[in-house]
Amino acid sequence: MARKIREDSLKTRAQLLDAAEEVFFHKGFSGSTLEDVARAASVTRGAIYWHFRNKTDLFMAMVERVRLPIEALAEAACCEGKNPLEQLREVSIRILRETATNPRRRRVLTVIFQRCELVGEMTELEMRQRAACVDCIGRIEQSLARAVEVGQLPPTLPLKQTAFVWHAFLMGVINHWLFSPEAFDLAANAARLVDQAMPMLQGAGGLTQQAA
Amino acid sequence: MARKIREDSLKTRAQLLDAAEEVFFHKGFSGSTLEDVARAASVTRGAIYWHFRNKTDLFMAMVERVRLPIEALAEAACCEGKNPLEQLREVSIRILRETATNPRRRRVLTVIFQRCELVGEMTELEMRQRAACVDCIGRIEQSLARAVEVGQLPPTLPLKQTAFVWHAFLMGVINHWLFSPEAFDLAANAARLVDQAMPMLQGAGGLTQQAA
DNA sequence: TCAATTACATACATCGACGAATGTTAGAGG
DNA sequence: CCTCTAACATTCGTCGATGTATGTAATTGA
Repeated sequence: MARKIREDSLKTRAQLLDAAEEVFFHKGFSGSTLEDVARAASVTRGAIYWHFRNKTDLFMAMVERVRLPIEALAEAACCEGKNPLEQLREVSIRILRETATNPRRRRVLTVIFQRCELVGEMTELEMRQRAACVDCIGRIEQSLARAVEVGQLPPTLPLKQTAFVWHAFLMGVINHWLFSPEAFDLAANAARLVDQAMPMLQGAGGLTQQAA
Repeated sequence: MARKIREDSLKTRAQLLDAAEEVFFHKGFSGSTLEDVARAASVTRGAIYWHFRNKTDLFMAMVERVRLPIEALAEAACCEGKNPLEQLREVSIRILRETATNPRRRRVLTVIFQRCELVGEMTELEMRQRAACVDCIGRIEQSLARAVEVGQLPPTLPLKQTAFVWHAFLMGVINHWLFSPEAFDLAANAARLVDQAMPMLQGAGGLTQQAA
């Protein structure tokens, strides 16, 4: 085929990224061939090597299109407000809903968590993920600290540990849903799940003392 | 080399599984070659094809050696007792500690969660994982039901949802630790983490009402 | 003791993926 | 109108991995 104008070029690039999502989702990263991606995008491998350096570069570009939920959470939760606890709750719910309803985010997260191997060329992805985790937990911790200041949470609360636990809970829910999406309706139950987990934020209560 | 007696044969098989753990852990499943595994076990590929049908069969045999923590939890938590809540707590702590201290379990879980792609030939693993999840959540639900009977938990507790949330929390912690093992000492903090999460089991409390 | 089998090692055939090199066409610029 | 270059398509060489086929020495059972 012949040359396209710049506008069409960007369209081709987007098609390639869409195709990469689709193909990687169904066959996994290392199970997919660039030929598969090219066919899915109705072009040839030549087009891929024009827009991206190699398979890994294509993958990273695909990941870049969707922000990880933890990064979104980190950004949203840091803005100041009167009710930091309710804010943390709402952001958490929004993260879960976004994961459930945004098909692009869902596909990419599935690829990241279940359809690629975090070794070798993927070390870059692993490092980005790790940094995002640290950042996210840090933001949660800030929200908790502000909640303590306002008096919504007890001053005895172990901030770091609580932030970690909350993050683990959210990622656990997301991971499980990505693993069995048909098992339950995450979008509909997001609020209930988060509300059920909220008591965690009060710190270890009398329940554990009672048990002995 | 020549033939070994049956005893040595089993030893060779075990060496191959050990080598598979090591190699898959470092290079990922599809990133590893059977030649790598054979070399790590000080044999040749011929030995692998004698003991296992192919690469996937070797992988499955490797996974079979370690029970998934969710399966262990499921089995341990189902035995009757006077204090079901404390029992759930202790089993949860034990699961986390086991994951942190048993190097074999840790390696294999890392491979399962981060070093293999759940597609194609791995569908068998995916189905086993899914079944294990369902089973585990079911056992947790049973423990919670008994705790309600004994009066340790309110009768209004949504059993299924609570079991799901608890499972998500545990898997979230395990996943995060496998992802950043050097970030914190899971074995030392297992009890604290579980205790912090215990209030979740009381159901959605007044905290969420307070926020509006 | 001797054949049959075990437990591997070695050799081979096949196949597919990557990346690079080259070919091709249509717009942009002068 | 002509050239140059962007945006691909096509072709090719290479290499590595899988699976199979064959070789072989020790062991076991009769």
